[in-house]
Amino acid sequence: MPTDLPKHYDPAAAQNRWVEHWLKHGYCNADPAPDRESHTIMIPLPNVTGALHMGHCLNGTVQDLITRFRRMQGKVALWMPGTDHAGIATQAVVERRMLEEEGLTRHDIGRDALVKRIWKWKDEYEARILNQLKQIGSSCDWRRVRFTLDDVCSRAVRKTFYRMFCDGLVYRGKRLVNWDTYLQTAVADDEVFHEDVDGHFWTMNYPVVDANGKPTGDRISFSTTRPETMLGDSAVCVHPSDERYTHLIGRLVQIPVNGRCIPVIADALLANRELGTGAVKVTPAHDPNDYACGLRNNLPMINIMNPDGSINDNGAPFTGLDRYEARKKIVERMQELGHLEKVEDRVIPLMHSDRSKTPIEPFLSDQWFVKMDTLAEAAMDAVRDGRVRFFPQRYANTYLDWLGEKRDWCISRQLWWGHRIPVWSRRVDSDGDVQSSADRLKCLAPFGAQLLSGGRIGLAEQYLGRLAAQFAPGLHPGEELILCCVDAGNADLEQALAEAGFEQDPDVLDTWFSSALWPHATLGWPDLTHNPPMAGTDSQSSGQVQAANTTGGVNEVLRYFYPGSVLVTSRDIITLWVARMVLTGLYNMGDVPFRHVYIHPKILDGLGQTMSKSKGNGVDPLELIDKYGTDAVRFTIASLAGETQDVRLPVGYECPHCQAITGQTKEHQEMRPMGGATPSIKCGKCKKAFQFPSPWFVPDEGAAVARIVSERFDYGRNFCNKLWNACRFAFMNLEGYSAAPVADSELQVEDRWILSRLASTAKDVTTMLDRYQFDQATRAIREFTWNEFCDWYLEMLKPRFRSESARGVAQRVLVVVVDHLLRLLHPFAPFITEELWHLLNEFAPERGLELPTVAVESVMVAEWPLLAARSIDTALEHRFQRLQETIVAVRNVRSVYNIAPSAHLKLFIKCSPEVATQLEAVADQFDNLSKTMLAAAGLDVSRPGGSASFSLGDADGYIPLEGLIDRKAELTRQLKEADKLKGFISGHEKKLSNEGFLAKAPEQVVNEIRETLSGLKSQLESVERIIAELSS
RNA sequence: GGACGAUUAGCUCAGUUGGUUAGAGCGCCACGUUGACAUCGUGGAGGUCGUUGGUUCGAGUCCAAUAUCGUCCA
Repeated sequence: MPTDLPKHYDPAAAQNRWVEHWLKHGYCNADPAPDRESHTIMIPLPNVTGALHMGHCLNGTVQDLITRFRRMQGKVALWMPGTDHAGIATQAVVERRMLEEEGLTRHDIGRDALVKRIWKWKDEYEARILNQLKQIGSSCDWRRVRFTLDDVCSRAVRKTFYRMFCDGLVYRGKRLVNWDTYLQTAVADDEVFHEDVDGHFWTMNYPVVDANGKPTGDRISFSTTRPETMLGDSAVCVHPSDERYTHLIGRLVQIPVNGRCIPVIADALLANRELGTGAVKVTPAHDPNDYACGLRNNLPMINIMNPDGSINDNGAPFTGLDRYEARKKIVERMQELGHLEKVEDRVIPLMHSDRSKTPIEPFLSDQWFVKMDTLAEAAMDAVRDGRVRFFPQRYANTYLDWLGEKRDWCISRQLWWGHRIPVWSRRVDSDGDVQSSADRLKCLAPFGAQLLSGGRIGLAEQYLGRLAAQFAPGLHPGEELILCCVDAGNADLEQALAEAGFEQDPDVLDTWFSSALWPHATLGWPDLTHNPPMAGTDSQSSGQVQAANTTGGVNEVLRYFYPGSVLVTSRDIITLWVARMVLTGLYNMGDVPFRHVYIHPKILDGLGQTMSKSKGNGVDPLELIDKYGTDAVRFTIASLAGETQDVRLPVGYECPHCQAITGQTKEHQEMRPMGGATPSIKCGKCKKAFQFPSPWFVPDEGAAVARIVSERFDYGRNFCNKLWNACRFAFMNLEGYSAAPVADSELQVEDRWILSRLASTAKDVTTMLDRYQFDQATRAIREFTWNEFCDWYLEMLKPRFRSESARGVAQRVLVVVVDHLLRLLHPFAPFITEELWHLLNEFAPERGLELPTVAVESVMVAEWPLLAARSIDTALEHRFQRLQETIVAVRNVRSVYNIAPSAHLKLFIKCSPEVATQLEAVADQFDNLSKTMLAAAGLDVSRPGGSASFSLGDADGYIPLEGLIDRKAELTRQLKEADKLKGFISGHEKKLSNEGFLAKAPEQVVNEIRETLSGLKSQLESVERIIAELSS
């Protein structure tokens, strides 16, 4: 007897035990098994910038749930883990910390040293992230952990770039970026913030000139906050329908400070006739809106700025001045020339770099691009023809709309952390002289370069597939570049290029370029002849790699696990990531990377903001796991994963002194160490201070630290506890259990009922999981466990366990139900089910109703329950429901009349002989479940005086309560019941008297209404009879 | 500006193809500690489904407009 089982489930012990156990037995490992179906999930690689938060926890929970479900269904289920180097984000974090702690910039320590520091950071956070994943129960194949910068992924990146280069899909071009003049790098859109600054709003004018540059006397006025950009103006723009300017469209104006002439153009998208003068100057190289206008109207893009923010040669005569100095000088000059009309003070919203806190300059620079037209079209087709399906389906729109724009993908970043662009270039003079084209190839002579038609470059045969070269326009007019792309593993060629005066591009690739390859790169592509290397099982260090298990010269892993089954992610990276994976999958593999894309909700904090690493509102799942247990967190999270709503997750700090809870506020989220002091919060109840966990800092050693709590997880914790105790009860009653077949005739009504309900539940849960409806699946299984198994079945078993003769069958059925329940619940709550499974294996190693068999060692590898449909008996369920209703009615009477639970009651039921027989068969249960003796049932039963009464559809119940009931109160109760019934009846009658309804509604619906109505009527009759008796 | 989503009980959310009396958890009220579980049990009180109009025999569910909030894209 397991009397030592604690009354409460203790999650911590189980979690440690089973993570180890699963790893030891390799249950999470997935290797190709050609006779079995594969199921592949690639983790949406978390980036190594910081620790995981609850958003990742939801993401991971869902993936693990699916993986465990499919594994139990008998598939070889691979869940591939790994992390992302996250170029700018990680470099920024490391640089910021270095500056804060040591006052050093990356230029102080140099490229190699910085990259080394970032690797160190990566190692630390990768370990932390993988540990977090393990703690939430993730059944990843940990031998296959990948990192986007590791050797395997790097080879895939290099190969893809090389292929695209050869196919003419990558090219160099200009692009307006957010330029940080202080750090001299481009920053991504999410690395900038807006801040209002005091500035000025100048109104100026340009003189209109004729074709010879002579002023016509006309002027055109405009306003600007950045007058210095006029050095790079290439047009003045008005609205096409603005009659004030119609006569000027197509004419020229002259920029007074440099004498350049530019056209007046009409562009409805840029000019706003209501705003200011209605005319605007257009500086395509220094403003995003102007840039778009420049593209639309084919305007020259004049870059007037050096990377450090000073004016370059194009800005003569202001060359060399800082942009703010130039602004002053230009305003002065315009005033001297009589073109300044007025100056206003104005607050200007200005973009700042998050990293240097200095203003951003829009800056036109050279970048690498991937041509999107054909690639995007192929990726769109994959979704349009259903090779890739979105769940919920509406997200296909996001995907198709974005790809439909076919905007070329800028893949270069001015960073040091990432995959360095494998292109070596050399500047060659270009004078447009065709004669010298061949001369310009002289530097490539060692490679046997020759000029082919169309300006292409041919190389000696031995370089085929290793080296490719092409011409590209240079940075300045009159310059040309030769670009050489080298595939991986050709260090000798790189060396030779360097010797020939070529330099490798300093930029790195966009992080998304490598993550786009994740689904096939992780499986070893482009190596088609070896399985990808695996890390040693006892070491996760990226350095230690086992020899690849070669299998007859074929990469079986790639062939078996690609394409994947489902991608699980949140909607904000459908464009950045999902679309690109499909695109590269089709390009490299000729097949989609996954069949399904399941988009789950996002986790929001208590204020409704999405959880993110940069906001400081991220909650570490381990905090909540510490308080509630992994299974509770998983179960709750899964119950919240619906199709439409995001998940709001307000959290609080549990005071370490008095356990009072302080709700988290924005202030708490933003608190950072000030002057060396770690932030703390004062408890509102006990007034003592405590520290708290935060992504920004580590609490002091030995300090009193609050726990993060969120009452939403009570749901899962309580459920786990309920399950624990239900099984505890089962184990306590398994004394003397022996496995043996159970004949149908031996089954009691409640046995057949619970088996029927179990079969339905298993079927429903399977369907819901197939459809990625995790909230519904969670509800279905909770409902079954709590409201059917615990509330009714276990209660009904109790008397049978007291009976020597009835015990055996009860035990055998109970064991089967628990067995199935644990299996159904395992994907949702892996630890508690594994714990209970092992206990069940102790008490009842052999189980089954038909042919008992020995259960498998771990529930994780048990078969997913598939109950025969014949177990589902709706007629029986219906009868059972009447029993339940009767018992509830009795309990209701007891409660209404405040009768002690221990007081025994008598029950008389007026009903048909059939119903009477059925009720008499379960008479014991009236006593068991409502302390009531079924005194009589049948047609001839009449209401004893002084009874409380109730009326069901096909039975009326009377409970004699002489002296206990207040006749008046009972009358009131029955009158109220009658009113309710009358309301329902009139509603139904109204419906049936409506000719339209009778004529147009389906017959079945009409019949249902008729049946219900007659039931309601007979119920009302009963109630009215009772009322009559009470009033007489 | 465009796309998508949300608005249902005090709170957080379900509600499948329109069809009987709109559900759950938490919270609330009353009673309860009979050996699975007080992280519990029993019973109960709470909503006319953002607003307006329409389609229909019938609308929380479909359509249109509108308000508020949110996300993504520009």
